[in-house]
Formats: sequence, structure tokens, C-alpha cells
Amino acid sequence: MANEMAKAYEAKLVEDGIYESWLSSGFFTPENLPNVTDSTEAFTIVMPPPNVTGVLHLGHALENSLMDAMVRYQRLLGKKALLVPGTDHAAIATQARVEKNLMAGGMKHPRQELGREALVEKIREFAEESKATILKQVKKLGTSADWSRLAYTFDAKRNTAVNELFARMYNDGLIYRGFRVVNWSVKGQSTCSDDEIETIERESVLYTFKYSKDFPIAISTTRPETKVGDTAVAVHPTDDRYKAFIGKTFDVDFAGAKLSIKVIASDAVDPSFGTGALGVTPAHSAIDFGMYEVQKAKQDPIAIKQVIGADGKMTADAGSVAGMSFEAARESIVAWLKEQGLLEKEDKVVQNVGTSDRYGDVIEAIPMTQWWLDVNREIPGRGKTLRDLMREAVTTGIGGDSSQKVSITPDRFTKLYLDRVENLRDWCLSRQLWWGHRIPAWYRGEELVVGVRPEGDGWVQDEDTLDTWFSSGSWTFSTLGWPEQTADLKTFHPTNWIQMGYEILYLWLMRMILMSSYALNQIPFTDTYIHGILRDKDGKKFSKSSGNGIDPIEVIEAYGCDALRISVLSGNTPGNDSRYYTEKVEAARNLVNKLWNISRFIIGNAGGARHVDAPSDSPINGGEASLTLADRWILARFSETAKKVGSLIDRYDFSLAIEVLRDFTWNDFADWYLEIAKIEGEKSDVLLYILERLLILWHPFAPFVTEEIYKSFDSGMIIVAKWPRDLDGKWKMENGKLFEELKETIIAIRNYLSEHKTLPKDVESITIVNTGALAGMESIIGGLTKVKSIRSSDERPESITPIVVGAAQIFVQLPAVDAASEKIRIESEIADATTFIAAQESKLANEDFVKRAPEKVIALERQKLADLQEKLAALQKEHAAFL
RNA sequence: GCGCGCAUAGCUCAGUUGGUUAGAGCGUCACAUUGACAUUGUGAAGGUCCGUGGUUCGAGUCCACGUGCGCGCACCA
Repeated sequence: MANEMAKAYEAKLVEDGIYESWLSSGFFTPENLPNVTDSTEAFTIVMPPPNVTGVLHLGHALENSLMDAMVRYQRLLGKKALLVPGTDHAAIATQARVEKNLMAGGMKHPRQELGREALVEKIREFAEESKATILKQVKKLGTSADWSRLAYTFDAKRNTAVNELFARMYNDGLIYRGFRVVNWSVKGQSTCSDDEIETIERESVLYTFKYSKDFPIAISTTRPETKVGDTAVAVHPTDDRYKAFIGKTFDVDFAGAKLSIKVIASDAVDPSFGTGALGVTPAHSAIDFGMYEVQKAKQDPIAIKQVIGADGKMTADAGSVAGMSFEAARESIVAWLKEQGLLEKEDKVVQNVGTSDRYGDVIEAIPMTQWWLDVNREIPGRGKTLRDLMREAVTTGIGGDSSQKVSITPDRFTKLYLDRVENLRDWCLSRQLWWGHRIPAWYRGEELVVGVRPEGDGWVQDEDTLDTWFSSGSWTFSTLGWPEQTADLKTFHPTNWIQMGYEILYLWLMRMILMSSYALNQIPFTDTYIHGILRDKDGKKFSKSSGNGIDPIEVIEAYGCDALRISVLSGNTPGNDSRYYTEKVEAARNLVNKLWNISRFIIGNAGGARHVDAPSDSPINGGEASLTLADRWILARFSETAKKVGSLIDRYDFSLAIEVLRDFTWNDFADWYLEIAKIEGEKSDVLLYILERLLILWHPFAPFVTEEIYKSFDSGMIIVAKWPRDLDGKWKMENGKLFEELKETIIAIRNYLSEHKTLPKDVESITIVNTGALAGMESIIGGLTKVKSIRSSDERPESITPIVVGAAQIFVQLPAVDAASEKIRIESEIADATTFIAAQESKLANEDFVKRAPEKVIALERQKLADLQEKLAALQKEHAAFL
């Protein structure tokens, strides 16, 4: 069997076959798992559906590694583990991508040239192709998702859920149509939500001027062209400069536009900014629109006048600049102001402007009638608002039920979430895009029906589509069959865990909580793991435009999937960004190969793998126990490791779990125990016992190589193996110090030889005097230091200076030794020990320390001191020999 | 302006509720090597844990202030 295992692990040759075998095993579907019954505890993760906008990137590799590690771990624990896969139609992102492609292909205005149906068809083709690619790639990443439950945010079932949810919210009065200032992307020809805006910094000019010579108040603006739409000037109510004008209206002729400006008072005005007076443009500023509404409520209304159209051009009401682009209009207005002598000053300022995260253009504020979701209105029969539900979900649990509480890792994001919840404004739901769920509203004359298309002729459906996050918000339950009361919903919802990047905390996490708590009165999941983004070696974001993109599939081809998974998970901690670079994946590949070679050696030596229940620990012939010191040590170390890895994954500390596993695998198991096993011989039982279980511990992180090696055991597939949980206490290290002394001795000898630039083969002999713990360890010491002749003796050899380890003295007979340098070595060791002893003594002489520190700590410090004193005594004896 | 995060070896990062002489991987240097593995082994060098002050018997860890970098939110008229 040994010759069946290749010299090096070739991931490329085995991964596809193993994935196929998982698929045909059916184990990705929880109902097919062995020993699963109705009462088996479920563990559910829904996959954040990747956008069908192209191909997967490295961030997806991280996400899949996280959730797949988690679901595989839960499966190994024996739970009914489900990972629901899916993809996202990503309304605006996909349409923007396809339009961009078409324009790159020479089309000027895809929407006009193709029309709705043809463009949607083009997008559908692109989306389907992209979806197929992406699903193939998700599989390449080893993701153990239940493909029988595959969902798509834009399929018929999800459409039913979306429409149902929309209708319920409408009937509850939460969704309404309203005329408000919206965020408008001229380039995208659509609204967007507050969360889809990316603010950028840019330089701009702040112009200070008066509307006309006889207007009493000067105002400042960076957008003079919008001033043709001004209907008021707002000042702070306590501002003495302007108090007298409040309530007065002035008619002015401003660049060919007849303006009627009312002076109003508003607390929102900062008297110290600019002139302390603000030109109010209700139609083109969310703040100003707010003032417009306040004035309306105060029964002291001001007018609203739209001067920028949806096409980004000045409207017919814009006076002399009507029909111009707003850039041209600005120049024209500024020129006019100068000509008229109205311009008082120009200041360069740096300002933040909102841009469309998908189309990139600067967002315009334009008043329109749109569909909105009200977050402040009481939900009929529930006595609370959507905002209340969103708050409760992360604090007390919905309705005070702590089992309905979402916990967020790391915790600091909870605060961020809550800040946002408190500042949330109504959510603009409708988009003037074509790719997406069409608003389920039908009009006929004055009639409006929401939900399903009514019977009869003449009904016209709303042209707009829904914000893409409306469908993703319902993802945890729409994938499980809602609005039908399915068995899946009952078994798997609320889901248990989800991972997502912090950049979609507002866009997605909030919406999922909102939707689920509204529709089901349940949280979407109990635990949220927030991860950072992967950056390149220099800390830059990966992006197509900077040309530093890495295709995860190419990495898999070159290094194997397991190596990729380990490399993105190790060093990645909750909420923090991490870096990805080749050296990291190479190191991970080496680790995978190490695991492979350990296995090859063990299985080869044992003449094949077999399951070992437990290595025999019974005394042979009534004499010594059959397990040696090294055996007990490695079994105890393994037992500790298994326990630790489990609790680390329970805490979502994947990085540390991998580190602990690596440390055990490479250092303890391979470099120490395996080397000792070669010397002591007859170790197959212990080796196989540990190996089989070690593979299981690795499986969540390195599913392919572990499954491949596990084939050699006749234990079935590792994907459904049992996590070794029952080791604790079984293998206790009764005297761990003994093995540590053995290690210390070996390291000291190696070190000594290295210092003396002597090869082990040139050492004549090593004599150990006062062996103590090292009794009987001669062959191990010899084997691991590669020195042939090791013996214990009561008599110390003449004229050699020993190495001192604990109470033992180790005399290494070298071909030639310089006595003077030996003296210096001993003296420097004495100096080190003396310093440290002094520190220990003063610590222990401190009454406060002895009085207040826990006994355990004091005992430890005392032991340290005693050990050192013992060593110092031995060193001093050696030093005396020089005198 | 309000809030958050980060600062530890040359590089990338760990460091559980405060408790050994602060760790890992990579890199560097020296050495080894035909028997599981060069995708290897052995040894070494390398740290004022950003600064200042405080709490404590004890601080990389907790608190305050400061410095630098990054991020979120608001304002941006």
C-alpha cells in the first residue's frame, strides 16, 4: 500500500475526483447523513450569494473557505449540517456591467437602442453564463453545499417571496409611494439608496454672492447653477444680522429666472459658515427639501422648483441657462454674477460628494415619486416599528426573547450597526432599471393593486424594479421555501451562522434582520462572523483596474485548493483585513505536502492503514507498560490539540486553530515523535491512531488531501467521520516534565555541536552523568542527535566540561576542545543563571507579591527558582574544576 | 465634527479572563543530507511590544493623554 501513495501530493490529480465522490455520496444533503434523525440538531449556513457579474475573485475564496470549514466541522460533530448555495442576480451591478460591455462594443445608448425586452434578454444571457461559471468555481473551492437546494435571487420561488413580502409590507402601511428628493444617478438613469452611495473628496469652489443688487443677504454655494431653483434663504433664528428679514419675501431676477425668495429661520443653519445664510433649493438638496417640508408643516410654505432634469440638463424653468448641462450652466451663472458685480468672493474648498457605487457619477438630488419603506411607522398589531425590530435583534433579542438575538463577531460591529439603525431614513425601494424584480404594483386609471396582477383588462404594471437588496434581504428564509410553511423553515431557520465582509454590514446584514424579523418574527441567524477584505502584498485592494487581480482558480491549479484555503484563513482574524501573497500559499502547500508525507511514511511502515480503536496500554508480562514516555507524551499532546482545535473553531478562531494544528503536525508529530518512533520501532498502533484522527481535525481546512489519505483507512469517507471529542482525559501526561527534559537535552547537544562546528559523526562519544530523568533514553538521544556512542556512567570523564541540563551533566567528547573557550561558556551560563536567580529572589522577597498573587503563580515562581539554583550549583562545580 | 480600528522580529501576523526569560510563518546566516518529505532537517541571529503617564504584587494585555496610519458616519449650504 505504501507504493500506492505518490512521493509528493498532487492536488490537481485528485481534487475533481474527490469532489465528484462527495457529490455522489449525497452527504452535502443533510437528510442523507449517517445517523441523522428528525431530532438531530441542525446547523445551517446560507451562502452569501455571489453576484452573477462575472467570475469569482479571491474574496470569494476566503468566504467559501470560512463557511465550508464551519459546515464541515459541524458535519463532523454529527449535526444535520446544511450549507444552502445560491447566486444573486445583483440587479444594478449586473445591468451596469452588461451595459458597459455593450458600450465597449460600440453601442451608444443600450437602453434606447435595444428596448426593455431585448436588453433584459442580453442581461439574462450574461447572467446565466456567469452563474454557470461561478457555480463551477464554487465547487472548485471544495464547498460542501447542498446543490439540491440551489437558489437564485431572481428565480420563480424567490420572486414569489419578494412579491409576498412587498404586498404584506404595503398592506401594513410600511411601503408607500411618496414624492421626495431622491439620490439620482444621471448615468445610471435610476435612483439609489443611501447605502449605495460612495463619498469621494474633491476640490471645489465656494462662491459668495447676492441674488441681486438690492437683495439684502449674501449667500455661499458650490453649485451656483442650482440657485435658479432657490425659493428661500434660511438663516439661524438667533442671528442678529438677519433677524429683521425673517418672514419677508423678495422678488429678484436671477440670471433670467424670476425668483421669489422668502427668508426663513432654521436651526439647521450654521451662522459661522460662510455668510451664515443659506440659499434654499428644495428640489436639489435633501437638507433643503427637509426645510421645505418643515415650512409646509408650519403652514408657512415655500415653493419647490425643479431646475435639473433626470437627464442632468437644466429644465425650462432655469432661466437663461435652460437646456444647458449643469457644468455649462455653472460657468454661465458665474460669468453672469461677475458681469453684474454680484460675486463677492471665490474660495477653494475641499468637499465630499456622493457618487453612485455602480455607475461612478456624482449623485444628483432630484424630486420624484418613488416607492419607500417606512422604518418609523408602527407595524399593525406589533406595537413597534421596523427600526425597533432591528434594534431589538442585536440587543435584547426580538421582543425580549434572548433566543432571538443576533450576536456579531467581532462585537464592535454591533455598535456600528446600532448607530446606523438609529440614523436610518426611509429606504427608497424602486429603481428605474430593467434587470430585477419588477415592482408588484398594477395601475388602471386611479386604481392601484399591489401583490398579484388583478383579473381584467387594462392593468399596467409599474415600470420600476426593486432594489436588489430587497430580495437578498429575504435570502435566509426565501431559500427555505417561505412564504410556504415548509419543513425546511421549521428545521433550519433561524440559521445558525453566517459570514460576511464588513463592507456589506449596512447593505445586507441590516436588511436581512429587518426582513426576517418582520416576516417571521425571527432573527435570520444567531451568529454573524464579520471578516475583512483581502489585500495584496502591499496592502492594496485587489481590483481589476489596478491590475493586481488574482484568479483563485489559477491558484488552485498551481498549488491545490487546500493550500489556497489554508493560506487565506491563516492570519485572518475577525473584522480585520489581511494580505495575500504567493509566499503564503507556498507555505500552505508545503504544509499540505508535509501532512501527505507523514501519512505516506506511517501507512507505508504499517503495511497499510487500518482503524485503531486505542493503542494498547496494558503492561507486558506484568512488567513495564507497553507505551513509552514518548508515546504517552504524543498521545497527551494530541488529545490537548484536538480539544483546543475544537474550542477554537467554536470561537470562530480559524487562524489560531490552523496554527495549533500546524504546530502539532509539523513540530510535535513529525519532527519529534516520528523521529523517536523510528528509533523505538513498532509504533504503528499509536501512529495510525493519531493519524486517522489528525486527518479529521484537518478536514475542515484541507478537505481534499485529508479525504484522499483517508481512503487508505477502511473507515468510509472522512467527510462524515466523527470528530475526536472523547480523547480528553484518556491520554494524560502524568509527568510531562520528563519528556521536556529529554527534548531539552537533545537540543542542548545539537546546539553544542553547532557551536563547536562539529558534525555528529565526528563526536567520539557522549557520556551522561547523573542521568536522573534521562535514564534509559540513550538510544533516543543518540538517534536524534545522530551521535553514535552514548552511554550513562557514574564516573565523569576527565578533562571535559559538560553541558548542564537540570541535574544531569552531559560530557561530549570532541576531537579537540579549547579549554579557555569552555571556561568562558560556563562563566557566561553562570552569569545568566545568577541574574535570573536574583530576579526570581527579589520577586519572591516582595511581600505584596507573596501576599496577593495566586498560589499557583507563586508555586511556579518557586519551582523556577529551585530549578535554576540546581543548575547554578552544577555549573559552579564545573567552573571550580578550572581553578 | 462624532465614532471605530490598527501600531509587537527585516516582512506578514498571532498573543484567550493581566501571571515563565513575548511567539509563529516567511526571509536572513551557518551547517547537514541516497531511505517519509529539498515542498526536507538542525542550529543561530533578530524585539525599548508607537510614546508619555496611571492602576496593579505584576502590564504587550487594563485606563488616560498624545503621535502615525486606516475606516465608518455626519456636515459639506
